Formats: sequence, C-alpha cells, structure tokens
Amino acid sequence: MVEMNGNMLVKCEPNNEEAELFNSLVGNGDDQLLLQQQELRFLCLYKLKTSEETVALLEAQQIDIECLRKMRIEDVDVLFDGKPLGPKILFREAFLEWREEIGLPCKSIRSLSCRKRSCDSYEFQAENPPKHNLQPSPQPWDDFSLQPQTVLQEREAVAQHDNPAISYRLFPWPMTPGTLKDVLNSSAIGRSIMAMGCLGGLGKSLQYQLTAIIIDYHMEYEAKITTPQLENYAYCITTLLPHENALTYHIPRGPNRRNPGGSLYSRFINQKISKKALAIGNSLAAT
DNA sequence: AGGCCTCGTACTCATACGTT
DNA sequence: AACGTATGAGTACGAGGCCT
Repeated sequence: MVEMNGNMLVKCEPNNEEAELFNSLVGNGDDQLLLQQQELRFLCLYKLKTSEETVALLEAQQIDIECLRKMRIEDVDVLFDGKPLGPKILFREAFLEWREEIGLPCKSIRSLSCRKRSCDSYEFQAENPPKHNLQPSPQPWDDFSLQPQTVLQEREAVAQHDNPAISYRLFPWPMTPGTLKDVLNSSAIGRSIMAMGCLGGLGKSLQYQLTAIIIDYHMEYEAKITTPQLENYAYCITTLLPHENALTYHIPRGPNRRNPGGSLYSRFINQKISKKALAIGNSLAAT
C-alpha cells in the first residue's frame, strides 16, 4: 500500500495478521454478526461521534443499525437508564439528526399511538426512502442500507455471479458515500474493499480496484470528468473508508501542477485512451 | 535464479479549446 | 489575455510471464 504523507510516499504491505483478520471477517457464515458490529461501531464513532462507552452500551443491548433505524426516543431513555446525562444528551442529538438525515425521523410511542397504523408508515418509509436529489449534495451516510427493495433485488441479480460487466446505471447519480457503499456491496471485490477498509488502510491492489470501480461507474454516466467530480469521489472514499488518504485518489491542481493527479484521474485518462484504442482497433478490424 | 520483454498504472508536460 | 479544463504524448516504474 502506498500512502501520501505530506510529500513523502510511505510504502507498507498488508501483513499476515491483517489478512487473517480479513479472512476471519469475510470467511464464514458467523461473520455476518461481526460485520454488523463493525458497521455499528463505524456509524457510532465516525458519524454520531459517540464515545466507546456508548458503543459498548448499544452492543450490550444487542442493538445493531437495523435497531437504530427503528429505535424510538423512549428507547434512548431506557438505554441510558442510570447513566450520566451528558453522553445521553450527545447521543440523542446526534441520533435524531442522523434519523432526519436518512429520512426516518424519530417517533415516540405516544405520537405513533395517536394515528392509525394501517401499514406502519415509518416501516414503509424505510423501504421507500426519499428519492435522490439529482443535484450533487454529498451527504455522508444518506441512503445507507435504504435502497428500494426492487432495486436492491435487481442489483443483487446482476451482482449474483459477480459479473464484471455490472451496469452501474442501476445506481443513483451523482455518487454519494451511500451510493458508493451500494456499488461496492454489489460485487465480491467491493465487499472485500469494504471489509478491509473497516480494519485499516486498503492495500495497493484494492486501491486500484476501488479506483477502477469508481471510474467504471463514472464512465457509464459521463465521458468527461471535472475537478468537483474528482473531489466528490475522493470525499466519498474517505467518508466511507476513513483510513484512506484522499490524496491517493485525487490531487488537485496547484501552482506546480497543471493537471489533477491521483489514481482516479490517471485511471480515467488511461481508460479513455484504452477505449479509444479499442474503438480504433475495432473499426480497423471491421474494414 | 536471473535477464528480458510486455503490459498496466501513475505521472508530467504540452497543447487546444472554451470561458471570463 | 488569463485562466480553467480536456486531451494526447511521453516517461518511469513495477508486476508477471517467458526463456535461458
């Protein structure tokens, strides 16, 4: 793996311990629970900015992300029963904000009992999240795990055989951290990237794979790439995989750099060249 | 095992073009 | 004219395959 540390390149390869840990995470059926715990920790520590104690509290109550999505405000009181008020206030505020952000505003039992529960509208909402805004509005964690069932099934069908020719047009545009997560979850290599990214920095080969996936996604929508788009991709990567260095993926122009740098731009340029060469080759073969 | 070659990737430089 | 952006050409480097 190569990381940018100021102007210095630091090279380090994933060690055996990391590989074993990775295998232990993605290897067998029991690992679903581990991955869920990783996801919960990731959400709590990086998004909700809660303390380790709060994470431990949630784990002790066997609360996972699915539970957090369904949690009611009274449950927060129960969770922190007998605990100091400070962490409770911080968690509650961050939790309410997150629920608003993902389109599942927190309800109380009382408010729910005040209206008819013909089809449990907020469960319904969970399966029918608000439509994506087409304008770039990168919201970390927006739409995490909240894709319409049909679309998810469609993607799963495409991804089932880990077909390298996944149609990224099934995913929303432009990319957000949530979209990136869905894109990665649609392939085996993407899931490996997610799993490794939870543990630490990605290896060099996984960084290449991640870059390739994102550029393939981009090129299904647009033939050109702009600086804001490159910045957004770097933002999505570092939001979803906080151990990654944005400069690995996108180096902006500067006084001493006329063009953008980083693996994203390079991959994009080389893909364009490859595709053009292929097109020329095909046209020559056709004549 | 070591040398050579090919290929893919990352990067820089130069240039053309559009916008302000 | 100055600046930003897109593109092409060229170079360096490393990985992998092949041959001796």
